[in-house]
Amino acid sequence: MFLEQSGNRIGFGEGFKSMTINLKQLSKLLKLSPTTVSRALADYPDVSAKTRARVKQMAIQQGYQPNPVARGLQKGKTETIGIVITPEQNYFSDTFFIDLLSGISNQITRAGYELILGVASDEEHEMQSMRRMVEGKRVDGMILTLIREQDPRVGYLLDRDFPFVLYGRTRETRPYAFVDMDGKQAFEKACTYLAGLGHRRIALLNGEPGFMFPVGCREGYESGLFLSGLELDPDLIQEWKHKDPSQSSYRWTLELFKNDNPPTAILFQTEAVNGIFKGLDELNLQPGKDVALIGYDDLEIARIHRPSLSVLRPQAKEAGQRVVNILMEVIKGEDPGKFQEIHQVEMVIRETSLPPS
Amino acid sequence: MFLEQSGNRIGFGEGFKSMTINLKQLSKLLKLSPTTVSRALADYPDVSAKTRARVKQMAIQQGYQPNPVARGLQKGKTETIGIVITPEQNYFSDTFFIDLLSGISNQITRAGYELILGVASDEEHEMQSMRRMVEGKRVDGMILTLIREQDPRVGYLLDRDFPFVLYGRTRETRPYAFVDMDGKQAFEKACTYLAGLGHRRIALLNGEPGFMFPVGCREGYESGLFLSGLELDPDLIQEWKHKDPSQSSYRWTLELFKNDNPPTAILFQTEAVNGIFKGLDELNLQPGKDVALIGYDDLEIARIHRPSLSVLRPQAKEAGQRVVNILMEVIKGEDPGKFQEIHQVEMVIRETSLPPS
DNA sequence: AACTTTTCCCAAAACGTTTTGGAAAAAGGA
DNA sequence: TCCTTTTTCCAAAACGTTTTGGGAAAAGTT
Repeated sequence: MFLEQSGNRIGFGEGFKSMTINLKQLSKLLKLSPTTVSRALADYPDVSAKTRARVKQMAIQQGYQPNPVARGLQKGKTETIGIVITPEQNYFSDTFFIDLLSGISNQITRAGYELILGVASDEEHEMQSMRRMVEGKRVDGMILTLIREQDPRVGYLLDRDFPFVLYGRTRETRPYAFVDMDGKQAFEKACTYLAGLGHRRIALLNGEPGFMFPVGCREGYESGLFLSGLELDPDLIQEWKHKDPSQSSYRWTLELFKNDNPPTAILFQTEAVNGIFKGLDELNLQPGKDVALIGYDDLEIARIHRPSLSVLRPQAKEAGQRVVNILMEVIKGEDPGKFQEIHQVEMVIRETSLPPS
Repeated sequence: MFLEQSGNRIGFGEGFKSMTINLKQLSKLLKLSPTTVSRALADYPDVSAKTRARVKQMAIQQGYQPNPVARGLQKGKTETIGIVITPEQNYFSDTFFIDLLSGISNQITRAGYELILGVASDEEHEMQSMRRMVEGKRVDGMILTLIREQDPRVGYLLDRDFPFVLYGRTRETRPYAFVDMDGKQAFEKACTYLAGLGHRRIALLNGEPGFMFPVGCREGYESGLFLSGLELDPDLIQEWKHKDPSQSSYRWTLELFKNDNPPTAILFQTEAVNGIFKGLDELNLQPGKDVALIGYDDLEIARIHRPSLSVLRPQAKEAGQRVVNILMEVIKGEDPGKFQEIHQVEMVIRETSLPPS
């Protein structure tokens, strides 16, 4: 510990400590001023090609890397962006989220930025963690996920004109940047597909109310029913809880088939699939055969299960990359309102989407 | 954008921008020097109780927060620690890992630090991402997970005397700090438990070779067999692949029961359970009834499945907290060799660990 | 030769803190 | 009263960059 970086130690304890060189030492080595070295490395035109080359070569040779803290202080930027996740709200442990995070991280690295991660246990800590990052000036921008219909985070960031991008949408009149999946179109597509196969009773197990995503899912579901000339039956709609997707979906599945006129197909978010499988199993109903199933999100279980699960597959990695690219623009000062993207979701037909028997 | 923080704007665009106050402005308000204000806030004894109180009150009233970048520059610390995850290496999407991350994040927040997250796609990017953080001086310490038997990251960090803590262990003679789960003890316990029930043919589906964790699991398994007077049969041992736990475990399960003398129990990491279930199902064997099962890690599927899965349950959250606490000590300059913790793993008996039929 | 322009470099200031090394004022001791 | 000690404060330096605002030398123009 106590890595002494006084700079006078060069060639002294050779190889003893990590010995990173700084700008002043580098410039001394080159017999140039720090100014010139700095500007050479930043490709300013006012340093001759010859010295620029010399500087760059020496910088590489010496393994010089500008100290991001010092640069950050001067530039008023941290080259860091923040994200807060809420694992208790499930959905997050999914491969879907990992893909999103991968896309985000890759792109951030490419931009030379770093990603600060906050892990919050609930809504309150979510806000708290975000405020810490923003007010502590630790990040240049924020990425928000798992958006609620009324999301105080959005208002907070808009109020202080802090750069951010949503993965998802919220109810807010002021313009802001977002990348969202077209859940409406996806569920509409799935619904009309099932109706096209001859299903007349299609149930929807939707995400937890309060969040924005289920709103679109429901719209798509209703629109799909309408387009197919089917009637909406409130008894066929239910929400599961984020804290416990399997348990709540399990109970509902049992409930569902007590209906005089039970469904022949179910639409849902794949996270809830274990509970549905369990419920159907208990009722001696075979997934895919007795009940058609289409889940949103292509989790591993969907591929591995026999019969394999038909799914709606959002391209999470690409979305993550877009989120970062947009955030970079917003940080640069672009108008956030210009960046509002809704991504299409593809449907993957596997074995659980047959016509009714 | 372009948050002007010149400080002359106080009371000008009132409420227009985020308007965070800095030390100089605060000291002007108090008619004190920045030195005194800084020292008052840091509870130095050379500032009188009266002014200290006055300073603190004003700081709160004005919402003053020291700029961590500037402080970092001065102190030579970033108050940030780094972690790199590798989602392709599965295991990571598990609730287990989320728990670990929660524990880490909570504790880091409590210490007033931030967590920088790198997402790497493979071993090489893992190293690269870590070097970026370390050589870029963005972090004060590193947390390493998913440790390999020969792990170049450990040598790298030891060589430059950079503070780090492993979640896991590796083969390295120099002393270093780690928190590890006692996989050996866990598998030994599970193995002797099954043997105690009367099982004589116990199979082991182990993690991918090259990583350190499976080594302990195997040792525990072998030791458990030995303690129970059972013989080791190499045909009953196999490894699954991180990239595709379900597929490889599925294939192995089918293979396993082609044996003349098939096992009556299987030990494995819970991540691989889907493949095992699928294989058993195909063979018309009932989990728990025809074959006893004990998995390592208490994932959701273990609780939700019928029959519910007996498991070994590591306390990931607690481990995460310990990792951070230890890292803080190491950063302070404590000898890393002092911190080598091996945590016990509890066994949760559910429905898949009955005597052989 | 005397100007003007262009090329190339640098000293100093700034970013917002903390630390260092006093110094003035107050209190205590003779 | 004079000296010593303690209390309380602060100016200046430092952390490692980038930016500002030139300035000297070289090249071009008349």
